[in-house]
Amino acid sequence: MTAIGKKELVRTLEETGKLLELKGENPFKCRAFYNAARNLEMQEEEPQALVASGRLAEIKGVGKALQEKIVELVETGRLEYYEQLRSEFPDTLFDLFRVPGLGVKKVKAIYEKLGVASLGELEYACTENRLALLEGFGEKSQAKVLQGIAMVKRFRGRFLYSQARAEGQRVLEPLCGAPGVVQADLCGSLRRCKETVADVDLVASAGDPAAVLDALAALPGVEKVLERTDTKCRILLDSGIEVDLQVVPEEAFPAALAVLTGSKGHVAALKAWAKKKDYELTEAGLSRSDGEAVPCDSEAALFEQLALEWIPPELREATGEIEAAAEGALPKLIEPSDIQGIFHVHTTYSDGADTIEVMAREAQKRGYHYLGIADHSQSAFYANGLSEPRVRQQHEEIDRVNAKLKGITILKGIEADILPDGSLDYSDAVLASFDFVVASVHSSFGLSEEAMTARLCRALENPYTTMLGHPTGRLLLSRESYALDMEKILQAAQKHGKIIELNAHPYRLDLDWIFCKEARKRGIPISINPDAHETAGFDDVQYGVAAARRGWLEKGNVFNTQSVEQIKKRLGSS
DNA sequence: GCCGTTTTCGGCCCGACTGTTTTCAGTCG
Repeated sequence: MTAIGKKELVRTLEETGKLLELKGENPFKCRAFYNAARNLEMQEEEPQALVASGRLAEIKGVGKALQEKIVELVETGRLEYYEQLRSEFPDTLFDLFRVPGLGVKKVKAIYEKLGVASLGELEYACTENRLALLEGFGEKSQAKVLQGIAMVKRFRGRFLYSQARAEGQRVLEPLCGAPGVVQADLCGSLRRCKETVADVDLVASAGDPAAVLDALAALPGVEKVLERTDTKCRILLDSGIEVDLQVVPEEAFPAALAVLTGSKGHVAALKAWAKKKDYELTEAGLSRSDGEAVPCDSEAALFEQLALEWIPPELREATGEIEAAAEGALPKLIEPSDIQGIFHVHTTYSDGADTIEVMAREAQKRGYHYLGIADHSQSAFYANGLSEPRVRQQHEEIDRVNAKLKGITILKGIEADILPDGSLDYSDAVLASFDFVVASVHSSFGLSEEAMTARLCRALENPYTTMLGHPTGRLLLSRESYALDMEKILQAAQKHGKIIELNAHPYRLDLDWIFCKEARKRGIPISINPDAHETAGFDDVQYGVAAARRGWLEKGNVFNTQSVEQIKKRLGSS
């Protein structure tokens, strides 16, 4: 039986709704699929458990027909109804939904009236001005669509770090155990924890490369072998991600690992550094200028030979790490275990799937000492944002849970919408009732750079703002950052003593690591926040920590590495 | 397709923003 996850189920139901809408079905029928998908997304239990326990029927919006479909999907991993619908449209049509501003109605019009069913065709139609002439579209939407297509093309063939790492581990683990393999590791941008990557790079050492390459090709999940030489192999996984494996002799592994980890700029600088020290560094190993090989049994030993501190892969971006390593001045990077508590999690009060108590118990289980609840604020209708009476209600519940649980402190927070003018969407009296306020933008993304910068700066001036949430609003591989001047925002944060969030959700990782470095220089504390909407969301903290490490952050630069006492002092609550 | 009764079909429906219109439809969070 294929174990189908909640995400997959929700996606299939949403797509079914879209397909029905494309067909021109009754809009309420389409909505039934969207509603069911939304309500299922809010469930704590995985679909399989829901089916097994018979609780599926109790979920609002799931009637007899949808129950049958969900059971089919959960039990067989497929849904005939969905596949039938899907086969009625060209596969490429769904790419159009990735263009911002194109929803079902517009895609339907484009498909039916222009006969356009792929991104390439749409781009061509735009250059011929045909989209602008279509009813319901105009010059501006055509320009926006062209911009959107350019973005989608740029992101095509790239994967989120979280997904790529899972796929990398899926291949690496069996490979480590394959006969003849001495060592194997991830390398490339994945080892550097880059927020998005193009593929999975692996390096292994073995006496017989062919046997290792055979083992790779035979792994489950390998769709096909794309390329193969005596020592290298490139395969395609069923997830769509490509994996590159290079096999080297045992003695070459440390040098190969260092060189293949990159980045290009870092390796060039490392090679130049080696040369200056009368060495030559290549994938094949380290040697003296006279050609004599210098054995190194690990990457750390290789760096030591070069009179450098070992440089963590996250820092290998050619931004001064070699000079720092030479001076023994590398930062002591933050570790996941440094995180003492969590801010910015959602609960069932707004759009989260778990209750305050469930989230708190999970945080406690994971060894955290405090948990800052930050549900959506009142103007976030779409996310069931909290009206003022519901804020009071939540505070009473937090008091109750705090009294009940020992060893963890639940803090009263809110993720307050920053309105277009930069104000927050509660009265001062209500804002004053929170222990902390995460101020975030969730609307009017299209402001000019000037207006958006002023908006964020004003939010940072607000005495009730504790930290700025997901500062650029980007969604990796799907939405660009809104226009803003980050320098000015960092200046404002510094001036007003505010914290900036590093949103750890793998789609966001916002603040970007480049600006983490800048924030560190200015002494602006960064808070690594999972923005969790269910207990599983706590897992995302690791991605935030990885991004923080790329930004040279140490324990002392990160707000939520502090103890609960320090946090309370800073937040002014007792 | 779901829900809730008025037991057998009619109603279902977030608001701001954008860009298209010339009063509104579509998208988005």
